[in-house]
Amino acid sequence: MGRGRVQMKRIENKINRQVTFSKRRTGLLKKANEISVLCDAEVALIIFSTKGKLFDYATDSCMERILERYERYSSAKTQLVAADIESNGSWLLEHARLKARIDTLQKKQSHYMGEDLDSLTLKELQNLENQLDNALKHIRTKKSQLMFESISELKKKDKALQGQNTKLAKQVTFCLTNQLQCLLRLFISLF
Amino acid sequence: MGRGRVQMKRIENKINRQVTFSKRRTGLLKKANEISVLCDAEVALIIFSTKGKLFDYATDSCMERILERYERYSSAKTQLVAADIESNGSWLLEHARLKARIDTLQKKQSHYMGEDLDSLTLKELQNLENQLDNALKHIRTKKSQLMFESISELKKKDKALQGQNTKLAKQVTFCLTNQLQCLLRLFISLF
DNA sequence: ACCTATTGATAATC
DNA sequence: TGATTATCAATAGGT
Repeated sequence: MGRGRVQMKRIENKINRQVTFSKRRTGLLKKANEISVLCDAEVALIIFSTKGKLFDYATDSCMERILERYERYSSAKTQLVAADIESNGSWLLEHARLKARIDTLQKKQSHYMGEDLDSLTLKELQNLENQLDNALKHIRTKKSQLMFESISELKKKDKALQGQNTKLAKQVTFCLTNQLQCLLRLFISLF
Repeated sequence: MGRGRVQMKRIENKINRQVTFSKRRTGLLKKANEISVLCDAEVALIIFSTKGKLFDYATDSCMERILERYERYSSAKTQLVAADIESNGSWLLEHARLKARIDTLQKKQSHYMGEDLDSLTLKELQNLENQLDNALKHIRTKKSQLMFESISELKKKDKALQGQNTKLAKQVTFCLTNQLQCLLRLFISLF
């Protein structure tokens, strides 16, 4: 796109390279956002220029979450870190245990979010489904409860306000009547 | 680009969304590679589809290196924590941090299990409900898939066994016939 | 998956 | 950088 084709190799002219970088970077970031929005995908994009300047985009501005998900998915780094800790000294055992616990929790959580299901058996999936179904029931009950409370609260307020309105309306009527009488008296005294 | 403009919002039609995702994903990965080559930039691109499938690109296929560089660049914090741990000085801090993380995860998990809902607002409950609903969809899809696979596996086995049965039945018939003939000959020779 | 009318991106230029 | 424009590339919608 543009006037003439481009060879797929490093642009040698430094100025051109910089200009192209700027333009394509904008385009790439835009498209990353578009696919994220249009297709409900989670996208993380990291760009370092030749000079080492950083540009990035992440769905919902939540880069760390996506990178963590990526690490979980490709789970290579975690093992290395674990090995590192074990070889480092015994006081790190506890540390490793905590990390493992976090891993377990994160894995479970990804399951609760319907991600990374490939590692589960049919039976495990069935259990998960039942559990979530149950959780949803509780959540919906709680939600209904909160909404009912909110509604009755509003109704109460509404009633109070209506009462106040009636009262004020009466006062207004009273004032108007008084003023009218005053005016009448004034007219009568004048003519 | 294409026949007609596109609204910048989630494509509701599932099929369309999937097709668009596939096309744009290809395009995005291509462009990521192009800017990397043309402009001598270091690029990392991570895409998770709605269903949780991962697609990624990294300059020189070296994702870990780029992500590490990103962590270094985006926050000196991570680096400091790492250094802290390595130098053993305040491993207590890290320990506390991990514990806190575990607490958070456990709290989240209890929510995912429909427990401890009193601390949540109506909006948070709604989000939770949507998330779980979505997760359930994924889980059920996966379950169906596994069951279908299992069924077709069994059907295949069944077919193979039926074939074997037929074969064996034929052999049995053949043996019986032979034995019968032997017995006949024996009788004839005796009487 | 393949086909095209259209739109969108961008290379060259100032 | 920013704006303009001729051109090419990506892709939406249809088959």
